Amino acid sequence: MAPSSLSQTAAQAGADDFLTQIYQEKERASSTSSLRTYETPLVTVDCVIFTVQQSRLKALLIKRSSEPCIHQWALPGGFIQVGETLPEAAARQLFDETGVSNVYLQQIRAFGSPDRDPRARVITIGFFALVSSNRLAPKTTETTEDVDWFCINELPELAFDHQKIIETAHTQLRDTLEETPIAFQLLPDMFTLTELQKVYELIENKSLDKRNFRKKILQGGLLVETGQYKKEGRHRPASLYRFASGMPTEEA
Amino acid sequence: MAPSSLSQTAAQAGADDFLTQIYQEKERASSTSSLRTYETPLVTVDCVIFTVQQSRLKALLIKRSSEPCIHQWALPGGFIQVGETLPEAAARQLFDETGVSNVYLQQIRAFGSPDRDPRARVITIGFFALVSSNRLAPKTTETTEDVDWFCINELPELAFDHQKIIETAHTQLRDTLEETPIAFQLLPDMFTLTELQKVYELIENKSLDKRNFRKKILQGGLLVETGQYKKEGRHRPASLYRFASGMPTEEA
DNA sequence: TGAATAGTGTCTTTCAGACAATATGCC
DNA sequence: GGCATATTGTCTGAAAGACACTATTCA
Repeated sequence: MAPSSLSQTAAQAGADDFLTQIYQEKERASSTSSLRTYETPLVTVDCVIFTVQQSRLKALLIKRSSEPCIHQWALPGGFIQVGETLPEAAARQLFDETGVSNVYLQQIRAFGSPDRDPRARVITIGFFALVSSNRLAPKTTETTEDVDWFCINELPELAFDHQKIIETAHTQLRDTLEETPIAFQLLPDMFTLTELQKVYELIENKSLDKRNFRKKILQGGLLVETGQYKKEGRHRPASLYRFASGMPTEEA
Repeated sequence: MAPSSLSQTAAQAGADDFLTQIYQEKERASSTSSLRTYETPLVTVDCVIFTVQQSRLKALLIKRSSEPCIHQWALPGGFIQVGETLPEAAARQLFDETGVSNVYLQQIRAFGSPDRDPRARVITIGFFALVSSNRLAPKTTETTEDVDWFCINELPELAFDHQKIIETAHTQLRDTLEETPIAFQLLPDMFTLTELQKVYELIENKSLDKRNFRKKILQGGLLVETGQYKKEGRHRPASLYRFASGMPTEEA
């Protein structure tokens, strides 16, 4: 499958088409079936894809092209396929939208208010993903009418309960960062300590003391100096670091 | 509905019957439907119900009376009904098994490995509940053949992936206890500091220093002295405390 | 040599953890 | 009075936070 950002609209519309179709089928079935009291909800996966661009923490949104919530922005998401685990389903959504694979993914939780989708009972499992912006193809970062990155602090009006999902994702990202060094996942393989500090500051939404930050990070023993330097502008170059190892990945 | 522990087996068997029935219906449908690639998974709620009895942290299990995993112990759980939120579904399971309502509930996460139930694709949303043992009717705590409380550290072999769900629940309970005073939910309205400390020790699975514990808890300002005392044995009575207010409850 | 960022150490405060003696009620 | 648990404060070590100057490169 081509990791084209232009197929996203189609994918999204496809999921919507299926949702409507399944809903109609369900309607027909439940009127003749004995299972009415246990009418089965539908299950989707929705993905909050975080990245850092232009010193901003951003999330990927897709503009809906069909009812309900037509022309509103929404999280990428879709149905879970047969034989697919939940993280695999999330990774597939992620790949379809960004063309990137092997990405840090973490489940947020299930969101299942009965009225969160007016068409049918849809329960969604939220995930968040951390993608380094250097892994994103330029065309994905282009502003098209249908897909765009939004600053976490300047979100447009969102479809369904996606506002709530993003807020929960952001909170959980902040909590996780206090315990594990996942911020690395938002940077290229090699990065400077200043770049890393900026990611922390964006996620925690406050500024940090340079000396205290470096002290804490370096004594954690998770960074390795590469011996290379990043020259940028007319000032002293910064040392480039790499992760030691064992970066955590998906969760069943 | 009678909060009888004896109806649980029936409820559990009912859910199993429905699962088999729905599965057969799904099979028929998918062979004639155009929706095969988006075959809809089934969704259940499973509940890890914690309580403290005889100075042990325990969870409620139900012995399965039908295939698969017949005669193995399993978590109480079942389908989500139309119009019911996820916490409401969990609260209903809880009430059916224990007769207790208005209980602290917290979502764990969704568990959705494709092969976790051999009959069909079933995604379950895990919850844990904290119930004070004084709210449990005596008959629920009786040992029957079908329902029983098990020490968290001495669990029998469990059906499906319920071992994993319980482990995740226990970890999350421990993590939550570091941030919020939910241990109160496992005690009666009034309790002594020693009783509270024992709950912390059970959940964190280590012994705590009495003076440090009391210092930390009391300076949190969440406890109120009732002025009453608990006399027990031939020694100095202990002061009874109550929660200040705002005990957190369900989560959408 | 001036501009711009990289890189570094000390002091203070705060919080967690170790530790033991007195108080009170019942038998 | 003896037993059993309740109740209370100090000291120490570790970690977090405040804080300012020197180093290096390039224009």
